[in-house]
Amino acid sequence: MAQDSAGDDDYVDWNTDDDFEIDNFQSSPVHSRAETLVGVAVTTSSLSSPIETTDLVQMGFSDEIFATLFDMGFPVEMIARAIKEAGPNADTSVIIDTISKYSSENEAGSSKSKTIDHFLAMGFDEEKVINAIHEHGEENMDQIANTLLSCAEPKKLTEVKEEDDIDWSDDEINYSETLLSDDEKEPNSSNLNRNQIRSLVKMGFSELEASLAVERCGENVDIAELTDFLCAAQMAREFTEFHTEPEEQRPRHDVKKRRLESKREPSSSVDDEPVRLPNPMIGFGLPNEPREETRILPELARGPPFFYYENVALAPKGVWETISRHLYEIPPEFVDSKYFCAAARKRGYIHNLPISNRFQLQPPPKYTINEAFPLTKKWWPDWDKRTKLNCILTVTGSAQLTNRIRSALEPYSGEPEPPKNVQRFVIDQCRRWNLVWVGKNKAAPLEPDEMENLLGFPRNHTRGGGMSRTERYKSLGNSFQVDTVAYHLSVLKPIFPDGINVLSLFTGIGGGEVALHRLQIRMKLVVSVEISKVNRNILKDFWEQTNQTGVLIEFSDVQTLTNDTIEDLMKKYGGFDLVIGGSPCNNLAGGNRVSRVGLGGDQSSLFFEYCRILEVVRGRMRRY
DNA sequence: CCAAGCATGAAGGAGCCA
DNA sequence: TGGCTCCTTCATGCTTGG
Repeated sequence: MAQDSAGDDDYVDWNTDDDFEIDNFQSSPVHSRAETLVGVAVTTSSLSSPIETTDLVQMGFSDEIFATLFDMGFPVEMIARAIKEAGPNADTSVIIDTISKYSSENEAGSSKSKTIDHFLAMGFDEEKVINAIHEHGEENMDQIANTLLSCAEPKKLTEVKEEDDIDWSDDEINYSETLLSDDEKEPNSSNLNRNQIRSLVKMGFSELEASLAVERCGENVDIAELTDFLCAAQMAREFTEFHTEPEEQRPRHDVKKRRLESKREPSSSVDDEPVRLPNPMIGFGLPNEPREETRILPELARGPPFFYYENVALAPKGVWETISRHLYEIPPEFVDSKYFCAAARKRGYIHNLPISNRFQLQPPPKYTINEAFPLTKKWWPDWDKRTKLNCILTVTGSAQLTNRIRSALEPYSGEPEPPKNVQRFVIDQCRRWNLVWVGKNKAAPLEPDEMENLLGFPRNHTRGGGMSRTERYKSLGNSFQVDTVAYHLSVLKPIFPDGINVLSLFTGIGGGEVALHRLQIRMKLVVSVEISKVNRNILKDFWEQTNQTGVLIEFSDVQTLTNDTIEDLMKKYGGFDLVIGGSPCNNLAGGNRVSRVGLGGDQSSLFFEYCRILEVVRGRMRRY
């Protein structure tokens, strides 16, 4: 009866359009990577030069305040100029005001002068900068940088060369080739460098930036540290552009100061306070007992667009610190879904959503195993004290395991309860494999539809679409817990009464979409990116079965979703209100014995694609 | 060829106690 | 505070069976 709103007009599978998916990383993204390069270059050239700091200290200016301002991303020259104008005894906030005056002067002037300033800050000759800008156009900062690097011998860069043993003076120099030529000197480290550079380029950084980052961070650093370096520089630059009231900057400020201090202490490998998991793991409070908590987000992090990122809470040490640094220093909200349903699911969420006036999905799910699966009550032995299930994983116990448990218990059927050692064996297996009692002495793994129930999905959500039972388990094990996510997203409902445009990365089986649907928040547009074809089918089926009136567009690979494509989509549909997604946890999850290598792993490094795409969306939304 | 079974530990937090 | 035990963990890759 309802109109077939999910017909051809409303569903676009752009994966069939090969031309649209051609990887375009090498081209210059709109939110120019070269701007990041500038930030990096300022950092490198300035830190390697002792001139500025000593001059400033001689002026009676606190080295610490200088470091603070510098780490906020202000160019050294600008800081020095502001200090001269404001005087050596001036307060930090006065200096910031003075600098911001320069910034606004620059913005009031042509953007070309801003571009010139960037490259002047890198130590290039003004005349050459102007010529290069004239040659390539001010927007092609990568090319400008290449041209500048390939000609002459800029003063400060020569200093870098002396310190870092980089030969900048070769004619027609290509930075990557310079690194290649290092092969003869140190083949192993250079191969490592090249691999790292390739990885960074794959993530969307320019080769030049990548090379610079590898050089600056030294050898034997992992990919996460390199991307951290690059993103920190970008954030510092953006902070300069969008800085706000000094009072609001303070928390972020302190973190960055710590980072700078740790840079001065090379022996320290951990540069943030370690993230501690809260106990109880309830985030900003639960539906029935919300905490009176408020939080102040950095101005840079505030929406719209809103974003919502998720991953496993129990990641290797340092991972959440890195993730948080890449997402505007917002601390993760750790929540165990055992407070929302009958199964545990310890996850960290980083988002810029409001946290007051959240509300719970109705009807609320069952909180205990017995309530969720009443038929198991009859068979549940007294000595199995579990009331909550453990985390739903991607693999389950086998039918053989059920048989082994039955064999272990049957000899004691006539007795009140089996011996303690048998109990122990059975309980261990039940906990390990999340078994429930479905018959006499019969403990079996959850069925896929039972998992769907626990996770807040409609029954048979993952059924069909060409999915095998094994694949259903895998997709469900990788999914959101819908009630938990919906509780967080519920604040969007009053903000967007007419509906929202959603960019959904690593969509999986559509946990975010189901949450929004159950919240009755209209999805005017969902651009979904999901690598698994069967998962894409599931979302498409859900879209059709729930008679969505919005538009669904599906992509397969975040790595081939170019910045230009995102911009085009935003132009066509009026931007995105929410960027939601949980990046792969394969290399973070405790169950992985083969490749639990952290954010640098093959799958988990896609987190940086989330950051890239989020930045594109945020950059574009600022211009609306 | 596909689906299911199964062996493969370590990381790191929680709780306890001296 | 440190040492100890206990517990949990969005998994991978090989083998087996149909």
